[in-house]
Amino acid sequence: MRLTRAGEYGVRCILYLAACPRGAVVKKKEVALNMEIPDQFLSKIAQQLAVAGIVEIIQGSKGGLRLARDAKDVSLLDVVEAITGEIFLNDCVSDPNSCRNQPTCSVHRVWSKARMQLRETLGLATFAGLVEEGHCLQKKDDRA
Amino acid sequence: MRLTRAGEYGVRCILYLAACPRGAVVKKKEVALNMEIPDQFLSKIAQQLAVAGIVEIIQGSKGGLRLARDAKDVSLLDVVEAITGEIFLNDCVSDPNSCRNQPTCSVHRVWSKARMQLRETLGLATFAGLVEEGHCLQKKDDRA
DNA sequence: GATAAATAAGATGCTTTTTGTCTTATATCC
DNA sequence: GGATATAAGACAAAAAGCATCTTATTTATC
Repeated sequence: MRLTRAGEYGVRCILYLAACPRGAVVKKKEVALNMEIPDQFLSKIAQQLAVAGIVEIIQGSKGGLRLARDAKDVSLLDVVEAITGEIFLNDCVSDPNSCRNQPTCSVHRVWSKARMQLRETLGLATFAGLVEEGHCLQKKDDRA
Repeated sequence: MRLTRAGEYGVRCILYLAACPRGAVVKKKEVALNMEIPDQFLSKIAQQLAVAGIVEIIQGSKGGLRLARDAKDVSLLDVVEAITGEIFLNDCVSDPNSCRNQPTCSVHRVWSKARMQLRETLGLATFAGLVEEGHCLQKKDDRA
């Protein structure tokens, strides 16, 4: 019941990009270095974020990463789910076969509620907000 | 970000016990059979539940499992955490070293909130309530 | 006390997921 | 065409999850 390391890296990546000047292309290596993400692993993560429409990957010698949309339109939920898939908490909710009688199952209902709350809380946290409030892996040369 | 199978089994086990007459000793095999839990695996799970003070394990020829406290005093949270350990959602919260500046970290705060909500929701769901409302792995011979 | 019926406890093994790395290919700028 | 990026697929080590096997221990009953 934990966020995977890949998920955490994804969050760090977007956190970094969101703190950069808007629209700037940032080298993958720079992100990896500053946010303490294994360089090659970040490639995989970035690709997932690109598929989800969160970042844009620019190839070539001046290539790198760029937010595909404004930081205020990217939530923690977006990033986490882009990496780890949709959050479900328990199988009962995601796999109909594992629960014989879903809508009337009391246990099921509790998990469903918990899931909704979790997704809502993560969904309300935008990266614009997160950057503004400050975080613990702040860029070293950040002088906002 | 999912409940493990062991956690699910733990919930099923308590669900079954909570539906039995109060104070009754139920054979492990009966629980395993009715709730579709691998028999030996249930032993391990029951032991964890016993350590947590949720069930009492009675040895010997008339042995089995029994709730150690009233079903209304056992929550989904109790059972899940007895099996999988305390819920944290992300490492940032549980491992101080992974987050340099916890209290002022915006990301950290969101996860903390999400964690609190999740634990509260699961904590409010008692097994007395869950049994009363009905669930999807109802005992076959249940005629309440 | 012996026997039967239960659980305990430790070792072991298989599978899946996670977390990467290595290598080769491809794209872009100059 | 060379330099500098990322892409993509294969591969592999480590950890977690999910059990099972075996041997021991406990308790009720005869």
